[in-house]
Amino acid sequence: MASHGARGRGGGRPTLEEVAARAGVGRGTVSRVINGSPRVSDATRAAVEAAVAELGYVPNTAARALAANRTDAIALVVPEPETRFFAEPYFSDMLKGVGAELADTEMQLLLIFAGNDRERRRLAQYLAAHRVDGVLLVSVHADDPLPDLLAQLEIPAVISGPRSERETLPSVDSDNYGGGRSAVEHLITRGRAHIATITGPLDVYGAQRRIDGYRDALRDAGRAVDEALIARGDFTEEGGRRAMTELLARRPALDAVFAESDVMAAGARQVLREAGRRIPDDVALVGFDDSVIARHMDPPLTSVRQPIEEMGRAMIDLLLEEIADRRPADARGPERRQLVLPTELVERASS
Amino acid sequence: MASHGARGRGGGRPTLEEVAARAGVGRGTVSRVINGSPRVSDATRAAVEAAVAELGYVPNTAARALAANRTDAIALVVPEPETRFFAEPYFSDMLKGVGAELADTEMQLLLIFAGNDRERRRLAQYLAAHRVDGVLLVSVHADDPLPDLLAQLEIPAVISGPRSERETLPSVDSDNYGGGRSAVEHLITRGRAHIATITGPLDVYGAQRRIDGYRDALRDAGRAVDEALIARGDFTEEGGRRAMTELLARRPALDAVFAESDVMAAGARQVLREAGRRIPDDVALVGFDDSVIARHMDPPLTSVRQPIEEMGRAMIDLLLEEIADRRPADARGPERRQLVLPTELVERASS
DNA sequence: AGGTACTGTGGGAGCGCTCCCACAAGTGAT
DNA sequence: ATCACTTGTGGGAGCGCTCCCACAGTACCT
Repeated sequence: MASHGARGRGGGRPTLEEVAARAGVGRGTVSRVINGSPRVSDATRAAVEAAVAELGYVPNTAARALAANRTDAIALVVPEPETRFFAEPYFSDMLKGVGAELADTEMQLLLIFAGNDRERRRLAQYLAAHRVDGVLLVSVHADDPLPDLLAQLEIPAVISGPRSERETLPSVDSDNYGGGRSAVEHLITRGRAHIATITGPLDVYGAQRRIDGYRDALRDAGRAVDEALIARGDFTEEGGRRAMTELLARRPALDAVFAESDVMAAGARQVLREAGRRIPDDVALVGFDDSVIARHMDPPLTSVRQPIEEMGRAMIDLLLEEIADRRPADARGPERRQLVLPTELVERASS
Repeated sequence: MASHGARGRGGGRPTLEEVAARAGVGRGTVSRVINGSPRVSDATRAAVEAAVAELGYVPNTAARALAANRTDAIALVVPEPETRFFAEPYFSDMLKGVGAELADTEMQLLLIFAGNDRERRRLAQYLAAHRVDGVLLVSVHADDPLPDLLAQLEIPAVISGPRSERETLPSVDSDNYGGGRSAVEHLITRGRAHIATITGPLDVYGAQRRIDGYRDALRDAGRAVDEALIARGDFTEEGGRRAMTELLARRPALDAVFAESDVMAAGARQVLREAGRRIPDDVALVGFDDSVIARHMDPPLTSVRQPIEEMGRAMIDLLLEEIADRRPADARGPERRQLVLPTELVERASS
């Protein structure tokens, strides 16, 4: 019995057209009101708004997306397995900032993991279908092909932690170099003689910068850098344990460790304790991130605070600008939008 | 110079129409191939697939959503603040199962938090716009209006943990009653005389069932239930601490505690330790969930394992069925789809 | 009075799909 | 040879929006 095009929408949601009829105006006018265009008289706007309220009208996102060629959604892409996402407070803090900044927006946030090949292929497909207006990229390694894919598809993107000193994508980062410096300077001030460090993965630019800060702080204090005091980690607790074990084997006399993430510091602490070293009496320990872990550790961990939540907010701001700027592509300047937020050493009992 | 309707799609993505032209077939045929309809000859299918590959065609989701009145997306709704989401392994395990089951599907998973009023209003709007084909609801309290909203909007939904014994929505749950029983029976077998319990929030049905299991196990062993040995918690670590403190004050002689979640067990352990009680020598401790926390606790925690990941998978299965079943609504039977998965006690050093 | 602007509005065309009807061609029973 | 299916295919209509052109009305200059 159903007329041809009605296709089972039993009753169904009201459409723009119906709102227009109800308000006694044209379709275009309703569209203008819905989208907050200023070119509508107050009386008309009021009438339309009344009709919208009476009918309980909610715009059809699919239709809008099709007609306007946008999705009103952005993706937070995490190129890591979900496990790390949950294990590291970094991500949840970032998500908190992002969510907060997005709260008074119409934008929808999608969380996408791309930890293995399968997921990455899926993501590529997803991006090729332009299912999001923009992408937030966190924790990117130097050789990651994702940023280039994004550029090629002309999808606006903001990266947290540039891939190198000449990142082309807009980015938001914390002052990793300064943070590394301040951690080491602090340990020097405390009278520590043999300061080791546990690094992040070397193909992460931010991790490199922390090491640079470590080296420069030592040099500027007139000390030689002992390469045997530098052990590579990977931002995981297990990595912290491994690195700490190495360090103890190579330089049993060390009296301070700068772990370049709190999670690794937790791993290191465990190994130190098992080796019978007291913290901070025998070995001073400093972390990076100032996450919940730092506050709950025993003893509480001195750590370099990054304003992660703020970084999340800033990334959204940049991305929304970037999306809004998608005007006739040639009109856009090549201004590099790179933000660096300051870090701050939070001193606690571990050093 | 751009022709009227081209609207800035510079070059743009290929459309169905273009694929059809390239393959020398009609639009309908391409659509059939894309959607895996069997009513296409092998030769035609091959030709279309070749054209798709050559052109790098990717279907436009918005157009599909508009025409077919579906979104190919489902939402995992977490009616809790993000903090709890990250703090509790329950959610990450659930997400893992859900993600895995969804991996070979075209369905997109959205993660939506609805921890405060603002977010809930946003969610309501979101659902009213029918932006997802179905909803997964976890951790629902008895008085939550969300399930009813979903029913009213006729959006397929599956709930993890029914709201009561006569839940109307399809649900997947673990055997909370049996789990509670086995924990207490275990403690009895171990010769414990004064077994306390720290409960979850009382408006969560599953939490109630665990308490029922606790009571029945004691009764069946011929013991009286001492209400002073039951302290209310809320599934958080802090709640576990508070409850344990109460219990010690009320019944200093207790020699066993069944905490109805691992996180609360962690809180309880802390208080017990501060009170100088050794685990398991003075007080045996059993948790619920068998999460990572249980394995990493000192001493390792005996815990009731719930197959959370499996529950996630099962929920997806149910939901996809539910979505597929959206045929002429009257053709659907009222078969209640309620799944209960078994729990299993994992014994470790804490008891 | 005529021109030029701007403001507010209506509605046609089009976004890229899916759905379904129509129809050609083949198959097998009668 | 006829009828009744079945299989495969093409393409019209329509999903509910946005965009933009056209145009009426008003305001302010010459």
